[in-house]
Formats: sequence, C-alpha cells, structure tokens
Amino acid sequence: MVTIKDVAKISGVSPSTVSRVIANNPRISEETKKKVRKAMKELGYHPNVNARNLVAKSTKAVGVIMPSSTNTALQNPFFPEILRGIGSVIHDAQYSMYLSTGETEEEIFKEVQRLVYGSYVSGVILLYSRINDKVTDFLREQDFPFIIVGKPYDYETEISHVDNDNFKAGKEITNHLINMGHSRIGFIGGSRDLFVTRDRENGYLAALDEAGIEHREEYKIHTEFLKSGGREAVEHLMSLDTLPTGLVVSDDLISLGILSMLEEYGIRVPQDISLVSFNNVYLSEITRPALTTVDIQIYELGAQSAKALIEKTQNKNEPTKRIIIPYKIVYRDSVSKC
Amino acid sequence: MVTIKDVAKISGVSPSTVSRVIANNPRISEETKKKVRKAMKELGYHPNVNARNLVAKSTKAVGVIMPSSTNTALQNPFFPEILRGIGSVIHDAQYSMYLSTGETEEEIFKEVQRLVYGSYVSGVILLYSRINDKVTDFLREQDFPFIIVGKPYDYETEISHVDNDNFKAGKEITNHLINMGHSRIGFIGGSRDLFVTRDRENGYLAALDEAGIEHREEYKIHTEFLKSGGREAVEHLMSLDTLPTGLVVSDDLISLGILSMLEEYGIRVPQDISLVSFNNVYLSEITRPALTTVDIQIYELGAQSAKALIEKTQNKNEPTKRIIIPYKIVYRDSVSKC
DNA sequence: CTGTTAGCGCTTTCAG
DNA sequence: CTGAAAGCGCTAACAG
Repeated sequence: MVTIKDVAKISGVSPSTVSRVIANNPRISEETKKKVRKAMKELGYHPNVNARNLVAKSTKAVGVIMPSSTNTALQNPFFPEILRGIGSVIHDAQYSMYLSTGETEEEIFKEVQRLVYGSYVSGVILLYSRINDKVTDFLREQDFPFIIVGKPYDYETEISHVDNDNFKAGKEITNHLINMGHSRIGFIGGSRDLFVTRDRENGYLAALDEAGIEHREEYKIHTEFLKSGGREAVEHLMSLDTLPTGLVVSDDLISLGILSMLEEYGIRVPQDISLVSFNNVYLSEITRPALTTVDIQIYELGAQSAKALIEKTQNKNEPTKRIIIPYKIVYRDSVSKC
Repeated sequence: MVTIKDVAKISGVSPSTVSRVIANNPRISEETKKKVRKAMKELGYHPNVNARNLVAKSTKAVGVIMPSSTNTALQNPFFPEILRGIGSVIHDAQYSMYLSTGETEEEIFKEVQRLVYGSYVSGVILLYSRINDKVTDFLREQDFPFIIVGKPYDYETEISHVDNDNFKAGKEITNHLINMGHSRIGFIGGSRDLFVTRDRENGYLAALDEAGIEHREEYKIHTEFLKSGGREAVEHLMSLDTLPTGLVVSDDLISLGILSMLEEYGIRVPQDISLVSFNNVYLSEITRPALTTVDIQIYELGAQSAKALIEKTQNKNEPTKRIIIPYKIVYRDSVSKC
C-alpha cells in the first residue's frame, strides 16, 4: 500500500505538506501542490479512509436501515428507488452508504448499536417508522444524528423527518373518487402499525366526512402488507351485501394483488369498481388497467433525507426539520365515473 | 468516547490486556476477563472500528455494486431480495455492507476505485455482468477479491461467480411449452448486453433445436429492459402474419408489461398465448394469470455470493469458484395446452 | 498470564 | 509557505 510518506519522499516534501495538498490547503504554493499531485498520480496514491477517520473522529458515511424483512414487503420497488435517491446525494457529497438489513427488530437494533458505537457511520436514515421502536429511542437517547423517512411516532418536533403529506394525499385522491360520483368507497391498507397507512386512511376518512358520506367499518380493510396478494381483503369485500364502487388502496403493490383477485371474481376495473392507490412505482403503469395513483416522488424522499442528514452530521446544531415532499396525482385508467 | 484505555484504567489492567479480552484470547485468565468485561459494560465501551481496521490493514466490510441506474430497471424487486440474501450472511459474519449506486458506468467505476484504494472494503460483489466492463477489469488487475452475480463475460475461470444455469433453465422452461404442444414459440428478452438474457435465449434456442423446431428471427425480440412496458415487443408481435402461441420472457417484470399489452390487443393468456418467464419475484404470483416462471432463488444468489466473498477475503488463496444455484420451475396459470 | 512498546496512516498544532 | 512531532484507538510482538 502506498502511503502519504511515500508520496512525501518522492516529491521531496514532508508528510504534513502532502496532507495539506490533499486537503487543498491554500497556504501551500501552487508549485509544490503540482509537484505533490504528480507524485501521487505516479504512485497511485489514495488516502486511507480508516486512518483519516481515526484522527478526524468522524466518518463520512451514513447508515441506511431497512425495515425488518421477515415478510416479502421488502420486494417493494419502493426500496431500490429510495436507495437510488439516497445514493445520488451521498455520492455527490463524497459520503458512503452502509446498508443494514435484518430479519428481526432485535437484529436491526443490535446492528444499529454497532454502527453507532463503533463509529461506523456519522448518521443514520431509517426507512420505516413504527410505533414503539427501540431503534428510534436509542438514537434519540444517544443524540445521534438521524432522519426518519416517514412520520415519527413520537417526539415529532424533535426528530427530523422527510415525508409526504399523506393525509392530504389520501384526502385528495379520495376526493377524486367522490368527484367522479362515487359514494361507496372502501379503503384497503397495510399494517396500521405503519404511520403511512394511518395517514392515508385518515385522509380518506376526512374526505368522506367533508362530502357528508358516512363511514362504514366494513369498508375499511387492513391486510398484512403484501400477504396473500390481497386475497383476504377481496374475500371480505365479496362477503358484503353492497359492494363499494371505489377503492382507495394504500400501496401500488397491494393494488396489483387486489386487481388480480377482483378479476378472479369477475369484477372489472374500472367499470365495476374504481381503484386508486399510492406510490407510483414503475409497475403501476403496466398493470391492467394502469393505475391512477399518487406519485410520492420516492427518489426525492431519499435524496432529501440524505441531504438533511449530511447537513446534520456536519453541524450538530442544525435545527430539527420536517421536510414534506410534494406529491402529484397521476391520472390513468383505473377510475371511471359512477 | 470511551476507549480501551478507560476500560484498562477502571479494571486495573493494561490496554493490551483489554484488547486481548476483546479478542477473547485464551491466554487471559477467566478472572480478569470477567473483571474487564464488567468494566466495559459499565462504561459502555465499544471498539472503534477505524482504529481497528487501521492496524489490521483490512476491513470487515464488503462493497455491493448495483448496476447503473439511468433506467427504471433498478425498480426490479430482484434487488431488494438479493440485498436481503447478502445482508443475512454479512450480518452473521459480523461484516458490514457498503452499497454503491451510480447513475453512469463512469460514476460507478470511480466509486469502486474509491472503495478499493481507500481501503473501505475488503471485497466487492457486482450485481451485474456486462461486456467490456471497466469495473471488472479494474478489480481483476488489482487482484482484489470480488464476486460477480451472474456470468463473467471474460476470464470465466478466473473470476468467482455465482449464477444459475440459465441456459438449462431456459431450455427446460421452453421444453415445458413444447411439451404442452406449442411449436410457434417466441422469446422476449432484455438487453443482449446482459449475459443472463443471452443464456436464457440460448437455452430457448437449444430446446427448439432439439425438438426440431426451426428458429424464426421475427420471434426473437429484445426490448430495452422495462422500457415502455413491453409495448414495442408486443407491437412487433402483432405485425406478424402468424402469431406465436407461446412466449418465453426473460424477466417477470417484463412479463407484467407484456401481459398488459397483450390484453390491450384482446389476446388472452393462456388461452391464446402461453407465457413463461424467469425470477419468481413476489409479483409473479399476483399477476393475472399467475406466472409459470423459473424460481432462481434470488435470496440464495445473494447469500452464496456473500459467503464466497467473505471466504475469499479471509484467504487470498481461496480457489476461483463457480457456484450454481439450483432453480426450480414454478407452475402456475400462464400456460395451457396448444 | 500480563505489561511495555512500537506503530498502523493520517491530521494538526506549533515552530520556523 | 513548510517541517517536526504528537497523537487518534487499537493490536501485536517482545519481554517478563
């Protein structure tokens, strides 16, 4: 391995000068800079990040924590897309990204502890938000820089997060259904433990309220995220005496399953039932029918969270931020007039 | 930050003893071990990974390189799934995982150089395999431990890789179609730059040959991966005077698009056309019809590549390995007799 | 079984 | 504008 000393020797200066050249210290003459850089190139010198981190007592690296992966929920294209967004900003800032996956909550917790205590990273991005989350509590207690993608369960004003206005989006997309003449509208969501589900559902309810439409408990279904492809949800629906004519589904991937089940029952979308959902992942444009869905700008969620986190790692006094990424409804073919 | 010295002081031993306790060196008495561990717990001590890596001149970390992300191909659920597989092994081995995403090939190349030269990682997993890939060449020249998921373009016997037998899988799944009475069988694949496409296609061709079915150039379509949801592919198909009755599609996600387009043209699957594909990602069971597809065991691909890489980082003389993950055809509803 | 010492590669005062 | 020296936290001979 070629070190700073080798470069120093070759270019006839001291190691400290080389170090300054690396940092592009203005107090070094252009001449020596040139000389040193030439030597670096010749030798193929690259600074050793561990040595550097050791003295800097900090790491230009962030940890990205995926939700626990016991189920297939991780197969959601949401994740690669948000990683892309994070990666882009990370890369521009010359940071690196540690990815942490884990089967169980406990495993994840241990892993985060390791990342934090071992000085692996100088900040953490949580790709989920759950109630009573040990990881969140730990990070807060440690006063360690972190960002939640989504809405924190507690201490909302103390934890920086980047989120969509899921309430408003839920309301708006439900209103779209209402405006199209629907009044019997159902909601199918993933686990209520996830805040995003709640927010979208609450938006849905608010839209009904405003329109003077009564809630029907039997129209609200929570299916385990991705489990059984929405089979239970649709079976439940079928057991009802009057079917809804519109469906608000909290995730494109769930919609895909619902669409499939609905067809099995001979129910056509959008002729018999209209359906709207959330996320606008790639596949939502290639389903039949193509989905009218809320584009939540996943890439941007990732990019902004990385940006905010990096700022925070660079300045501990950075204030707590809430960053709301605007959404946009994408109108396609899954809705018709009622 | 609490260091090894603090622990030493509290427990009344020297730093090196503490170090030995951490490494669970057998030459330390159980008594002192207990004493030291107690102090570590009290103080909340955790070893600093940078200091450790610095002296060890190695890093228990691997870099995972995603393909360039100019298109939406990354939204393929393949990726989160393979990351899960890698993560699991990484975690058990107490390693960490650096994730590298990049827009362009050049960006990725720079990033890999950084990871390697800067001693960020001690091995690399490439989640793609492309012809004339600078990254592969670089890693080879550096004699840096790395694994390709897929088949290397060149130096196949020198580069460890984990792959499926895509040729055989392609042949077998095509045979399934043939056994069901089909003889006009088309192939729709992603970019031919990707080896996986070629292998699957060659398997398809071999099956035709064996069955004495002539190739038809117009039945082989290469659509840019995911682009336009297979629209061009299906349009091309429609322009033909005689349609195929069976379709081998190289990726579940492409199948989804094809399914959708076919429906648009009023062609029913499997009644009018049978369709088989590859990967068996979650969504392939919730499409309509559910897909008959090759389960390539994505998770296992990830896990085995991580395992092989870790072995290689721990023993430079580990021989070059080719690891073939068995596949399994999952029969569902997208095929019917012809 | 344990302590002393040197040093990993780099940055950063402090001198000059 | 540049060099010498100290030290980041840890490990690994080498002594004892």
